[in-house]
Amino acid sequence: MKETIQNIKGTKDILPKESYLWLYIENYIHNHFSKFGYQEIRTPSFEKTDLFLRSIGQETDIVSKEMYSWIDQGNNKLTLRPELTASVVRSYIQHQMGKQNKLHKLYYLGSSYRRERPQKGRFRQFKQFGLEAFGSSLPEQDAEIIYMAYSLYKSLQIKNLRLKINSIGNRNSRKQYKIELQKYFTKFKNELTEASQKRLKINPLRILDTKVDFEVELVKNAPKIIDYLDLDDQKHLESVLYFLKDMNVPYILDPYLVRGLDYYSRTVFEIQTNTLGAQSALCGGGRYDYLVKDLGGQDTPAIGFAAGLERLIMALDMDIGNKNPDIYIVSIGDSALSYSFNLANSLREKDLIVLTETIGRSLKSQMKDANRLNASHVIIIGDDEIKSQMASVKNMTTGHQEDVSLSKIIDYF
RNA sequence: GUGGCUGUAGCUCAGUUGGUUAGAGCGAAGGAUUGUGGUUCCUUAGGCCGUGGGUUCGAUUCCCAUCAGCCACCCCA
Repeated sequence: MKETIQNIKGTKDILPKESYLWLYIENYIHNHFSKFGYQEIRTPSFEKTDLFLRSIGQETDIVSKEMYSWIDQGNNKLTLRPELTASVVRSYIQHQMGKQNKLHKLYYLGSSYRRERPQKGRFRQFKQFGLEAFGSSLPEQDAEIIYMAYSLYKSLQIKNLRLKINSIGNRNSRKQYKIELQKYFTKFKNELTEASQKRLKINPLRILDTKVDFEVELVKNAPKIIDYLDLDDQKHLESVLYFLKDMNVPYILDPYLVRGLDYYSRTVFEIQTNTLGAQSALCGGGRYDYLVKDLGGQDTPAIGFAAGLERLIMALDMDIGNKNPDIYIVSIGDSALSYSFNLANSLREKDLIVLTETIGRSLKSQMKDANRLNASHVIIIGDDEIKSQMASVKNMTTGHQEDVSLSKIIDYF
């Protein structure tokens, strides 16, 4: 027996049953972001590996073990993008957008790739959408971005939304905080889990995310980043919170919220819901004031967020089906068949959904098919109809049927 | 990468304490109704019981491995 080829682990076919919902949501996202004056950017699915090494951070799991990387025939080190911010920043720098005007507001919607073990809400190819605002260091920009994310989910009626927000300060305060955190947890080093002992060396901020009971207790008494923020960072955070409150966006100030990627500074936030299993995050983002410069651009403040489309769709309580056909043309015989093709084409010019027969079924089967597809009308054309120049038009809901002259049938609909 | 659970028809699932031809519902195809759908009735098709190996006279059933799916850990959208 020939071996059949299957899709790759962690990837998924989106069949027509679901694809209508996907299309609807994608359009919804385009529309939502456009309302705020953000414009779409599309970047390639793969980039030079260096881009991700320099932006995401060498110590992160994404870079150290989850990237789909390869060397091509020209000896270039390439990688399928594991996220889109790096690509957007690369493009921003490359096209000198900062010189065109001071503020650039971009959104994106595209696939990302990470070689992780799949589970609920996590795939190896997944669609991310998100946005980036370049040029403003002001808290009102943070507030706008957070509002855009929150209102998207809110307007789609996602239940049990939790917006968590925190500030991780500037580079200096973060560095100082890291050292203090390391000091604190080192005192309990022998009690920590193996995982946390590793985190202690590599990224002590991660310990704050622990789910182990006794570590959660330790975290409660750990130093808080808020206490290490400098005056400007504090003011910035306060202003962001003020704007959110003013726009009626409920938030939870979570001093233990940290984000995985290296490039964040100051504001970080996450929107969660409880329908996604262990993957509670719908989206995550924050300010990254150093990244543009780190990647070789001008010193440019920026903030953005990334969200998972699969997770959004999973959290949705919505059923969008295919549009039902307006007309199903049942034809019997060769001359009727070619007549039906031309009739269908004319009707389609009126933006109607019109189906014709292409598999030589009996009248009865065609009627069954029309019924199954929920067509609202059926036009029946056979040799008799061609001779008499009259076709039968049946309303499938009422069952009512009448004869309509072929010359007037287009105006009938 | 680690762990747990699950793989039987297109779908949802039964079943075989190891023993001739593995079942149901839904769906599909055809018919009752030779040119009229939905309801009803009848008929039919569709299965290497995930794959490979082992034990056995005999394995879909027991054992091992493997692959896939789901879920969790790690990490993350």
